[in-house]
Amino acid sequence: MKRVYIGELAQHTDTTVSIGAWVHTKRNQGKMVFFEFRDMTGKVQGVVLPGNENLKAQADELRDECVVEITGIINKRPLKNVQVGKVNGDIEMVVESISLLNKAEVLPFPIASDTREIGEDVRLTYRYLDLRSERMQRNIRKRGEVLQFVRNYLTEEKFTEVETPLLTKSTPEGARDFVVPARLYPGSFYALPQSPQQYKQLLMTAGIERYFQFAKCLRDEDSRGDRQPEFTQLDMEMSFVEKEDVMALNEKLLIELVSKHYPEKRIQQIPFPHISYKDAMEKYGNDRPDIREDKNDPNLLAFCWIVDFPFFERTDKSDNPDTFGDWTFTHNPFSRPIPEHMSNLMEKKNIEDIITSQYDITLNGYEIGGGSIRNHEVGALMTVFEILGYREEEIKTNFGHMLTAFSLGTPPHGGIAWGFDRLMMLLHNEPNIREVMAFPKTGEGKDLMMQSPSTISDKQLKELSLELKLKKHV
RNA sequence: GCAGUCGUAGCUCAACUGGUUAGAGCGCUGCCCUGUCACGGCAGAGGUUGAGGGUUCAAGUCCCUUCGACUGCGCCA
Repeated sequence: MKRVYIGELAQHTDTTVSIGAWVHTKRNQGKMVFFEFRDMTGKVQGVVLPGNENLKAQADELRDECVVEITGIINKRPLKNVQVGKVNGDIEMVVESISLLNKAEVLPFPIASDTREIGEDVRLTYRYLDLRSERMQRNIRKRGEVLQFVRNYLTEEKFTEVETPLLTKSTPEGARDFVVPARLYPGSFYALPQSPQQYKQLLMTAGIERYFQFAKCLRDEDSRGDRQPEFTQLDMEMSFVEKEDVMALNEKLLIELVSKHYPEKRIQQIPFPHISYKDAMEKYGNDRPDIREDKNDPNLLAFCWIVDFPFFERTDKSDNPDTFGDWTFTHNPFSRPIPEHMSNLMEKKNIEDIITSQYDITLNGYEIGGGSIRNHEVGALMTVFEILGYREEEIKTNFGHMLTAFSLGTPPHGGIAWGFDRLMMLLHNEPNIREVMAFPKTGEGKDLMMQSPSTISDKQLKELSLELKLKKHV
């Protein structure tokens, strides 16, 4: 018999149907047994009536979280047994046959609860169970819906989704790279991308003009509540734009996303306020101010643009002996200064005062995105590298392809990247991004379910021409 | 790398100033129960107190080491 979703059972009253479901709860009454069956669309009460000893015996065998196929007749409940306000509270399934598809042993923790009360390590070890809980189901499903909404929206706006490589090249500065040994080139390594920054800019050279991607980004740095070694950015880049264009499009997208998928939320101020980096530091002491009028209102969203960041800051060489120059960049070396400061850059004048076109977007005290207009001219980009004190050969090795591309017809362009997990965390009022990720890692970067990272075999090492000489860190 | 909090039954927790046989709720097992929906009733099983060492007549409790989880700092273009 064709499977009917539990959410659609109300349309099948007085008929016999089959469902595929988990046993959510069981209430054994002696002669009668009551169940709640659950599938991805909802829950329904099942009742095993007295009289059929065989069926009763099968019902007794079932325990929570067993997977079953149930055939039965959908009845309107007797009036006194209607559960008001509950989905399917006015119907029940009178069980006629039970097929046990997969028996569940006793669970390590109850899933019919707010699993945030369960120890984090147990949840992560049995993540597939944790994900069955109502809250996690909602988080993961809504995330998928939002993903789809953004895809449709940007596609309508003439964007093309392009996948960029995961096996790429290690670059100096920035976060520590995760690296992958290259079997065919002993001693050489790929790096996993910290972001698709260079690829997306080169897609502008390639004439894609409007690009986006839900991009996996990997950084080998220590975790936080809002940081994981592996995370998702909504990455985008546009040609022939100025920063107002990028900001306006993203602002509109965020507003529509919220109104469509989180109608219970209220955005504090539209258009989003703009605060300069200087004002933010003076007024709030950080560059991701929480400007909510009422910090106790769980449905208040206070978006804010932070602009006018300094491009460069002096390096403290005692901290980082690898730094060659007197200056380092605050955000992104590929950024372009604001138009008024281009001449200062080119003449290397008043370097400390040069303002970058960088714009960050913050929400309730978290940075949820950042971007800029890029330097698409070879001379300007070279000047930045010179100020940063990079050696000529280093520029050639690491950025030669960018400089070449920028001498072969690259339009002015700019973009932005959202920290998608952080945005979802805030939209769901979750205390950390693990709650909106299907399979997150622990603070120490371990996957407790898969038990990674793990050692590899001698054969694998040999194929990679690698030999291990483990040293204790000093 | 550093700091803080925590680690007791399958889960969530309790156990006073170091003091008798480490308790409770849920879950689990068995029996009873014909309208339950946090079902109910009776009975029962279940512990290397994360691990190792030390102090003490005596350690879940104090000290040291170690492992793990979480939170923050450093770090994170």
